[in-house]
Amino acid sequence: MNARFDLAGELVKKPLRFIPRAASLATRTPMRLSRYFLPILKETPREAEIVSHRLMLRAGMIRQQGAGSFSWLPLGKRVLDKVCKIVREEQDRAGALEILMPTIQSADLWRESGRYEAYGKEMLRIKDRHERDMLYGPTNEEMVTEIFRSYVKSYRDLPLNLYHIQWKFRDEVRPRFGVMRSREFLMKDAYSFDLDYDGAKAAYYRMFVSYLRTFTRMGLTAIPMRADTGPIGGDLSHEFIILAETGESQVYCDRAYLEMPVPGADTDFSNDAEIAGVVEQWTTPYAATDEMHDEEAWAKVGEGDQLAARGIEVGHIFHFGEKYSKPMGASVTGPDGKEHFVSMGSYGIGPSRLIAAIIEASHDENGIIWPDSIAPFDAVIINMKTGDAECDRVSEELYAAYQAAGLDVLYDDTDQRAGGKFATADLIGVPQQIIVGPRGVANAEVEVKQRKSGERAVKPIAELLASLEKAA
RNA sequence: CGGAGUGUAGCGCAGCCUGGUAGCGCACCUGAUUUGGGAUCAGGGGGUCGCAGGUUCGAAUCCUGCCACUCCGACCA
Repeated sequence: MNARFDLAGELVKKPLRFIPRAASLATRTPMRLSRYFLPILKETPREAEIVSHRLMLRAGMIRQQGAGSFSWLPLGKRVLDKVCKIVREEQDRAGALEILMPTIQSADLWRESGRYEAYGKEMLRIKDRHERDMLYGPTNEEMVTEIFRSYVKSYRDLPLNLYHIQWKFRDEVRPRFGVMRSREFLMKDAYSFDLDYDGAKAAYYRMFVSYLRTFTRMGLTAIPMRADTGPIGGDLSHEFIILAETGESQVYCDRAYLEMPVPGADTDFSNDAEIAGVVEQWTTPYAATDEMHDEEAWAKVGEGDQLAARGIEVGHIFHFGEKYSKPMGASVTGPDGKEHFVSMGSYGIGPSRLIAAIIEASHDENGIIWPDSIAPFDAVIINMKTGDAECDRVSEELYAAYQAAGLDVLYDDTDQRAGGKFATADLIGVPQQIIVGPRGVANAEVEVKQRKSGERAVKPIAELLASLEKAA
């Protein structure tokens, strides 16, 4: 009866544009600690108040350069890269295409959407040498809409989702908590373009599921919670929250989320019904942040299932329809031959903030405990007695074997004392510690310690080498 | 932007009240002894005391102004 349904029917048949995913051969860079730049701090710098900030400074991951601005040192950069890699893989899997937009934008673009005036002091405004008004992008809706409208003219080219991972700047009144709330921060933002609301909703759902997968792969349980849609209205806005004692906000949810299955790598993102089913499942039990909390609905959750906790927002997805496409003239010709302003949404994940959030959720008194997938190194070989011929030989042999197995390995070949090496390994949170000492080596054994559980196991060297060979 | 606080060596701090030419621990360099959970001894290097004025014979210290950073609140990914 109305054109929209017909259009939606058309859209369902359109295949998503997936890029073929090459076997992801990560660049493995093994490292000898003696050649590395790992400025460990024994003492906690005074300015660091929360645990993730303290540990990131102590582990030599970051260097504060000013209020809310940080340099990423080698160890931190490795983690950042691993986080971004997972984000990319899951964005690509869900049909989004990576681009890269500039950090500096022209004010004129923002005048088109009306946001140049509307955006507050958080936007860093600058002038170039020609006295033109410029700004350091706090986000990229205008720019991506400009790209879209310049090229895309037909509904046949939809759906389209473009994302980039770029540094952003928001001149926060009060930056705090290290990279959790900095002024300059890395952000993955994706922008979807669809012919109509139904298409946009399907795009939103794909990102929703993509986010579930992304966070799960990082060892996190992220709970999607309804977020305020402000003047846009509707129910298509979710914040993805991970639970951590030191979380910034109070959240309420059903315990069911903790055990809810996350869709696997075989998820068919071109199957709208399948994707919608996942979203349905993940939005049914109660979950709300403080702002959206509804006591009445909360009371209906079984007492034993109520989970009130602290949470940290690590992702946010939002449907905003024609908010930018209309003022900026981003339209396509529909199957009906008429012009339609595209329906859009945006989807953000802050990798730099995410790293702090992960540490908040995963650490102990000795340091960071990295989830395997984003650990800067998979294993650290601790040579207890460098200079001892046998310890050196075994360590080198294992170092080579880990590399051959395609793992990221750090070799502590420094002449530090044992205690210092253990403390460093625990602090930087590498999942597996391979301890090579004279006692064990004499018996052709090494010790393998799991950072997370603290569990230690004596292992014959031959056995360890064999298992690595198998993995290779 | 309101409230509170801190700026002294790379890091953590003392000294300031009561002005007299800067000190402790860690880290760093040299040597020796050590070596399975952040070693010990001896020697050594490193600081225009946040910046600018002022008071004084003399200022890290007293006075004024500014800057930076942190915490709480409001705000936000």
